[in-house]
Amino acid sequence: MVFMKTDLEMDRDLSKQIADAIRNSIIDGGLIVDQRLPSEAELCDQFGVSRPTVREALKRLAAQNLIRTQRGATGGAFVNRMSFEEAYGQQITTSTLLLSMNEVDFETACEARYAMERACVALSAQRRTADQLATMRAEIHRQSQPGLTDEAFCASDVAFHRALVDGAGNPVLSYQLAGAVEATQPLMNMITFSARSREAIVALHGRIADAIEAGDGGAADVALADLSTYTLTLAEQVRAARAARLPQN
Amino acid sequence: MVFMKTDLEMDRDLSKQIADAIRNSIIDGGLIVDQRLPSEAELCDQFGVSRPTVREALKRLAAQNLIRTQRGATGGAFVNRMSFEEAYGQQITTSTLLLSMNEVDFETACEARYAMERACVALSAQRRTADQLATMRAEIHRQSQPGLTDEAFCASDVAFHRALVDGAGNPVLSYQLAGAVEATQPLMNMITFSARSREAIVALHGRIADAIEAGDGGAADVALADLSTYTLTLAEQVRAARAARLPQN
DNA sequence: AAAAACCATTTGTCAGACATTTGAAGTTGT
DNA sequence: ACAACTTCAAATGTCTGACAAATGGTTTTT
Repeated sequence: MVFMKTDLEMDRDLSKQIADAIRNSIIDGGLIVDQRLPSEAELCDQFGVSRPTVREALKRLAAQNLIRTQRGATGGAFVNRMSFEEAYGQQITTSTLLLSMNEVDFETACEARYAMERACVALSAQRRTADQLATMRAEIHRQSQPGLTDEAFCASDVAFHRALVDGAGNPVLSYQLAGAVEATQPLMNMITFSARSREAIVALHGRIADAIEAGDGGAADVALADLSTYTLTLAEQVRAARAARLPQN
Repeated sequence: MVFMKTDLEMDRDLSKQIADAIRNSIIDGGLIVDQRLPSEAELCDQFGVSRPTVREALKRLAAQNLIRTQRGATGGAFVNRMSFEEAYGQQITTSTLLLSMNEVDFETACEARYAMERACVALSAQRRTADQLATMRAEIHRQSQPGLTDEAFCASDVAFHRALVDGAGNPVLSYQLAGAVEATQPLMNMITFSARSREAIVALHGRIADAIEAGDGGAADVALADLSTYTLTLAEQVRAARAARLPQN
């Protein structure tokens, strides 16, 4: 097993170079899933570096879920299968950090999320399972119960939309949307939902579920567009109220 | 600066625990962008571990682009701003690995990609800049030139679609779509585009560009749907031809 | 006052050692 | 012959101590 070194070694971070070399081997198929990497000692010899350096490289790969390590006689580092579950997690943390650190405004995040979600509803109307529809109905019921905290309401909202997205029956779509839906939740949490606005949202969710149940993708799309518009209206109201409270500064 | 340890320490990988503690501090805002982390020696004291262990933790975070390190007197580890550029990169590698290692079939990946792309075209028709439209036209022109390798044709295809997506003027959408578009390129590369199929694709691209230029989102959506259908047809032909060549096994 | 030399701080790397886990080979008892 | 136990070797996890290299600040010299 031989790893390629990049031609331009302008990078003097050895552990990064080694990590990149191994990652490239994984990506281009030189190392396949569940294959065992050489032991740390062998990697030391191959790259001509010390064990701590090799270990730092392996930890970089482990942080990206590209490999897993196992102790013991038959242990070592093994190439991970990138599961959809792990990809969900990475997608969500990346999206969350991106939104929080770049101060993406609510409108932009919302627009992106609903635009992609509308790409799913037509498929969802055709393919959703009875189970997914039941989940949507259950979440709608939960949302209509009084005394729910804003956080619980938002969490139910996320569950509803994930069921809607999963209804498309396309795992790649679900994976992509997971990040978008979850990452916008912290922004949604900043909106205080009045009893009346909750009623309106529940009604819109009901319209979506009805359309999905009837297999009417067009109606579901319209309902989702209405929900998007209403969400933006709510955000606008919240911002106006906040501005009124703090007239200057 | 104090880091929280998780209550259930069922994990006996110290470097992972430390990395998680610091990452949580970054996510929940305890550490803000460009803030300097304690030096490695200080972290050793705080967590009661040795320097290699702390370093492995820091390398994990560096692998996720959460921190950057700098040598020298005023050096150290600093919290990174998660730029859209870096997020693109992570999104693309994750998506690529996911598609290659889970053997997602062409139809599923294509469906997801075009579904999300259709979510952009309506916005793109309204907002695209003259620059983005020019990029689309330039790529179409390149695609129509004979003697192009399949790889170059696919690369131009990616550039065209990225310009189309960027036309929506929503960086979050661009970030999400980057992964979907780039990750499907390796699958696209497996299709050998005949001269006739290239002509058809260029014509469809032209229809899309025309609709975008006219601001007609509906027409652009129809054209993109046609492109999606045609791509799937091509894939089906390639598969049929391959099956005919290898009748058994 | 400007340039050079020096220094302290911090990360990058190395060598060697010990602890811990874990499967496999060998041993023993029935 | 088979099952249970013991031992062992391989591999990762961690620690100690040290030196190298980079880098900004400080001091000295011109």
